[in-house]
Amino acid sequence: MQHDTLDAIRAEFIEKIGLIAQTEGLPRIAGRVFGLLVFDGAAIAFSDLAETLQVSRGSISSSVRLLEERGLVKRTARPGERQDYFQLADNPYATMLDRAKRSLSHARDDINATIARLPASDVDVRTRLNAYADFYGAMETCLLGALTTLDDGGDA
Amino acid sequence: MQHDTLDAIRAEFIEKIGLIAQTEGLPRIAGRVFGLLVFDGAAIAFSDLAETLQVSRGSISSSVRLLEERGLVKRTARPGERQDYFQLADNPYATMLDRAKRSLSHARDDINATIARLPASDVDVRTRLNAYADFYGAMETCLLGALTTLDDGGDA
DNA sequence: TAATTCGTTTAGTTTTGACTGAACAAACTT
DNA sequence: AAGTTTGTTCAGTCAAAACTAAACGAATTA
Repeated sequence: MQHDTLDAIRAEFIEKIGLIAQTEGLPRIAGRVFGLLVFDGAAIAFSDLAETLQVSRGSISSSVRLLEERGLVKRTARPGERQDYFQLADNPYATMLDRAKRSLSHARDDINATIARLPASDVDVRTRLNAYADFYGAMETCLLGALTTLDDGGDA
Repeated sequence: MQHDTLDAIRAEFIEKIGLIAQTEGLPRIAGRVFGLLVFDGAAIAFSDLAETLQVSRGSISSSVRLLEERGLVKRTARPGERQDYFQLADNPYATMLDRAKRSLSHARDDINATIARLPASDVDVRTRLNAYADFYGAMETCLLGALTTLDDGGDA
């Protein structure tokens, strides 16, 4: 790596989060915005996002919209200032978990819908699909547990 | 939907799993192969995969390789038969969970690496990054729990 | 009113990935 | 040996997504 100035550490962190976001199916710039907001904590102006991350305003616009829609970031106004400011939403991690849980629920429902249509005679197909649905069910329960863990840690 | 013949149910199930796989970052065809193997249970010949799913042999080749690499499918030989056969691996769901857990671990390690480089004076940055790392930690623990749940249900 | 600033939108580019089809090598059959 | 079957690989096509740059409307300032 580089000289360990705080700026270098920050820059590398932001890039890392960008890559992690990519593996999770998010656009890279959105991940970098998120990383920046986590690192800095404070609210950041729209134009500062574009300048710091060296990307077009259009990219910032769509990235922050995505992050807003997902409930991870909130847009704020400052009295007398024309620019929009952005900061982390209140409980971004719980929101992420909740979203993941919904996605799993949806998959499980799909599988259950198929099971419901199966003739009663197809015992073994039913068994296999049930095992598949249980897999999603186990992950759902587990995410519920993670939500509790997060809330306990945050509030206590 | 359609007439509820078993074939129709099977075909629709396969397509649904293909779509779910896409949302999870897998190629659609790989998901369809997986769905087919779950539904049928029995081992299926290479050429039957291509014919049933109506895709090129090249696509089957790369899909099954991906699924093999991930430990979800195993290739088997039949005495006297020249074709390869494919069936579900022994505990595909546990394997999926394990893979997900590793991915989360990796993300958490990345964040922790940044934390380790922070000057001790940056208390608030440290706090925020720790909360982020804890999020991944909570998901890891939760996946460990899901693994236990699955194993209990499967073995008991 | 004219000139700025700001964020969104849209058209266009570039990149990435999935998929196909054909060429290929290895193994088998005749 | 010649011809088949089987799976892999590779070049090429196609579509989707990320990103940019420029046009735009709304709001502000001069």
